[in-house]
Amino acid sequence: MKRICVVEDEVLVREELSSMLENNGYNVSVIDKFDDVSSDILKHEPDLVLLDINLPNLSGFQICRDLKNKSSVPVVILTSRDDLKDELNALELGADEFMTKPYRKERLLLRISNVLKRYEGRSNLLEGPGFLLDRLTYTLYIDGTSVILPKNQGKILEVLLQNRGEEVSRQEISDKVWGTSEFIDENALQVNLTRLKKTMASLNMPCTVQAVRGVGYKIVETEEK
Amino acid sequence: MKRICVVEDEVLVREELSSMLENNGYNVSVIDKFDDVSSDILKHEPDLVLLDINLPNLSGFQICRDLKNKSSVPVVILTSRDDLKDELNALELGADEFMTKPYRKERLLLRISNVLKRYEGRSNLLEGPGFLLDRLTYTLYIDGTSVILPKNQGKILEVLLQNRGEEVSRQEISDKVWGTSEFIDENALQVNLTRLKKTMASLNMPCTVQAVRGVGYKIVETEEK
DNA sequence: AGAAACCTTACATCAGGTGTAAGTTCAAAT
DNA sequence: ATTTGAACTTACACCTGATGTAAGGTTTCT
Repeated sequence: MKRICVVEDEVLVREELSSMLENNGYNVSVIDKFDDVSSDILKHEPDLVLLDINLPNLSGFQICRDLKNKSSVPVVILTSRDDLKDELNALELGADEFMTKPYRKERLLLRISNVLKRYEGRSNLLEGPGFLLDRLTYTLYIDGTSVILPKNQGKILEVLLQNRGEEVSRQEISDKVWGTSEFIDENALQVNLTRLKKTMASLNMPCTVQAVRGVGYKIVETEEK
Repeated sequence: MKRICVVEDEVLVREELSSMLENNGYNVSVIDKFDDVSSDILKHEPDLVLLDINLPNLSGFQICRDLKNKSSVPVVILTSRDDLKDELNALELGADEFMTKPYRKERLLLRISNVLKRYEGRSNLLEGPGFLLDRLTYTLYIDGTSVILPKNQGKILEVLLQNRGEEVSRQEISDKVWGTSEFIDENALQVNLTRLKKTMASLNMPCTVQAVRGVGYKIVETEEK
């Protein structure tokens, strides 16, 4: 059963939404404290977030941005203002749907089920600069094609992506690839890194793995025409 | 550059749409004969179809259904009536967006670019009953996880999916897997079919490969709780 | 019962991913 | 400029998993 997290400060509307969703076969969790919203939401591990824009402390837009940065959960935005600017804003932030209140029950339900359908099987896709990586199979999607990375190269790319832009130490990579218990051959890692770089280059990916002397490695975007 | 196919019978609106899209970096092709619309559309190999619902001969709904049956091209529906029924109908048919006229330029453009983004890298996904198959890597998406099929099993599943529901002869499968020129060992095919069935069963897929005595094989859905 | 279509299992082979080894290049610091 | 350790490269041997082969078993129709 799919879990939907409802983020709405008006208690009445919240309960109406909850019961409607529950009646239609969803598992609902609600947010009623509004300080660290985006983390709270993710703790529930929802399959979809139904988000009101007009909230007390934080702006709904900010929450949406946070959610999309920290995860790839789909977000449906609900608002009482019918404002084009809001809508453009929301969709640019990566929101998946935008609906104005008063909402028609059927319309909302259909859009929710549509968004969920759209995300089917996409839950394990990690987003990188200009490509997607399936965390389970290490299938790499780029430029309308797809390739399967060898397991080790996939794992390295995965750990680098999870720290997008940040340096990752050899140790961390090693742990990811072979597990923390195994003996680590510095060189084995080196060889696999070289292989990953070669693969990425041959795919014309818009980023590379860059060594940071004495520290580790990081992903950097390579801009080119 | 992405190609958009505009399907709209009113010449004025059509030209307005076309020039707007072209000004925003799309390659536009228009439909102006309305007899065998869905085939005509697909001949242009569009990345997206912008479809008016109120057309002379055929209903826009029917076209949408045809398009979705024959391909996986995204469809954005445009209509002058703001009718909930229409919208529900359209979305159930698999339309990707639904917009009412008069449309706001920015809103339409944003939705189009959103839909295109959403389809990025998905162009090679074949849809089966309850799962998706990547035609290039034979990565299989089911139940929120993914698995890589061995090449031969993938190819067999692919050719079966392309003829969803229909029987496919051994010969056709063989051609797909080994190419028409190769010598065909009946048994090799048999073994690979068995392997595919085993794989599918172990994944709890909601369908199986069924032999049709003297003819070939087909995919059938297995209904179960 | 018998034959033809279809299926199963086990095994040998082969390709591609992997770690190892041995060496080369690079870049910062003296 | 020389040195030194970090970062990289290449070649090779090994191992895993996908594949084809072979031999035999089951089903289904007459």
